[in-house]
Amino acid sequence: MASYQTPRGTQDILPSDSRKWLEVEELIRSVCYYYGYDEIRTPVFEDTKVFKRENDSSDMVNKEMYTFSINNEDSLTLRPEGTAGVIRSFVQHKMYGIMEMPAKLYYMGEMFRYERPQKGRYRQFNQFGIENIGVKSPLVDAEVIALGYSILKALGLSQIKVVLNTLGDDESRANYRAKLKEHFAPCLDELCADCKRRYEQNPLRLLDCKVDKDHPSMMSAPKMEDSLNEESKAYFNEVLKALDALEIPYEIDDRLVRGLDYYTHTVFEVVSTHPESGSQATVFAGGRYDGLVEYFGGPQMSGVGFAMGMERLMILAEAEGIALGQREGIDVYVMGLGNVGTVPLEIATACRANGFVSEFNITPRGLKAQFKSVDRKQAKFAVIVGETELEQHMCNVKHIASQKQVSCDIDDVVDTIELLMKEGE
RNA sequence: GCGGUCGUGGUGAAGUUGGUUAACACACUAGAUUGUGGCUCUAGCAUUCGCGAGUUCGAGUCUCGUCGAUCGCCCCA
Repeated sequence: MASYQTPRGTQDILPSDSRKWLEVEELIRSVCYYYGYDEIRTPVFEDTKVFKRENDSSDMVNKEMYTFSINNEDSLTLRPEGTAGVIRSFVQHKMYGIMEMPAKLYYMGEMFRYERPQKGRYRQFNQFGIENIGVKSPLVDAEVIALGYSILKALGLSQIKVVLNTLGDDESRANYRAKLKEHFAPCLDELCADCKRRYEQNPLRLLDCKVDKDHPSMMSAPKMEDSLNEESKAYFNEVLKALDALEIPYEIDDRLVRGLDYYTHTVFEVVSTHPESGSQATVFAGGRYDGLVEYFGGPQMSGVGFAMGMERLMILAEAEGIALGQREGIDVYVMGLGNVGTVPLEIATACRANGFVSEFNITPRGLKAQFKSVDRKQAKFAVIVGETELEQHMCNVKHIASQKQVSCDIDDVVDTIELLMKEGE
């Protein structure tokens, strides 16, 4: 083991993997393009206040942030999520005044959370996410889910499931929260420590407790549905109708509440049903937020978005056996025998200039070893430069598939390759 | 933050109740084939078992610590 290694919860993405990442990233950007989303790039760190908002009960904000301050300047924090920075930027640059609403933005980049690492959960990880800001419509909610869903489909993922719920508007949620507290108050002592904490901080989260899920009070707990006002109910129904129209299968889970405190109305989670995804099965998740833009000092505007865990996406693609980032063979491998100086490099350079992916032999070694490189790199052509031929300014060009070899002037290598290609067809 | 499992070469891994030479396979390098590969054969390839300390005549094998990975909880993408 090397004495230096990546810090806990971080990882190097090596060339064989970075090719996979690149392919997935390109696919995502392409889907965004078709949906009319443009990229926004915000800083990796922000003023701590951007993330740490009043009344926020989530662990992410309270216990998991990398926060630092240098020279007694204002406290800064490595972004633990993407939405806050995007909304801050939206307001700072008054996007609501300079572009047509809704603003359709996407981001892709690293996030940081101080947590105990696990498969699919890292301290530095990558998220792709979108934010649709400025128009509150069930159609937009459905479209946002559709965008994420179509990325997974385009990738070839099949074992996934869309789960959604509604938290209703402020009035409905306040109403529900009160009902829940009233319901659980009598039996609070029987519930686990986490539940007691949730009771105080975020009663909605009581519902997805795994310890007490069979407690009688859970079964008889009031349903969100019954606390929704007409408007919230109608809104959610429209979202479902739109999803039906798009033929996106979904499940409604009335216990889905999500961790971030800013969500209102529609919340959703897309999870993997693949056995290998373990406890970190959520691929992307998000929801609508009504108060965020205003919180950051903008107009009263609603938004909706989601974040997708890139590492999790890669893990699932791998688990489902999707081939990603395949490297194709190169076109030309130039070998050199004896003292041939810069000639192989010159030939490779000329080939590259003519559109052939080319490499050349660098260290002196036998033909056998060089042909092994040809095989490994799956080169279509081998160019052999030897001292003897070099005296006549000549070299050999070999078409690997047909084994056909011709000799030609060093300046005619490109023409010779093109000729052999035509013959090969 | 809590609990469990694991950590041997470039890779996959064997290593019996602690016994001194760390198996096997793949990959890699060289040669047989002194300028034409993918097959075959031969040879080479971990002074060392994540790191540190301890127990012992002796530790990859036991103990403790530490770092990392992993599983579950918490949380969440």
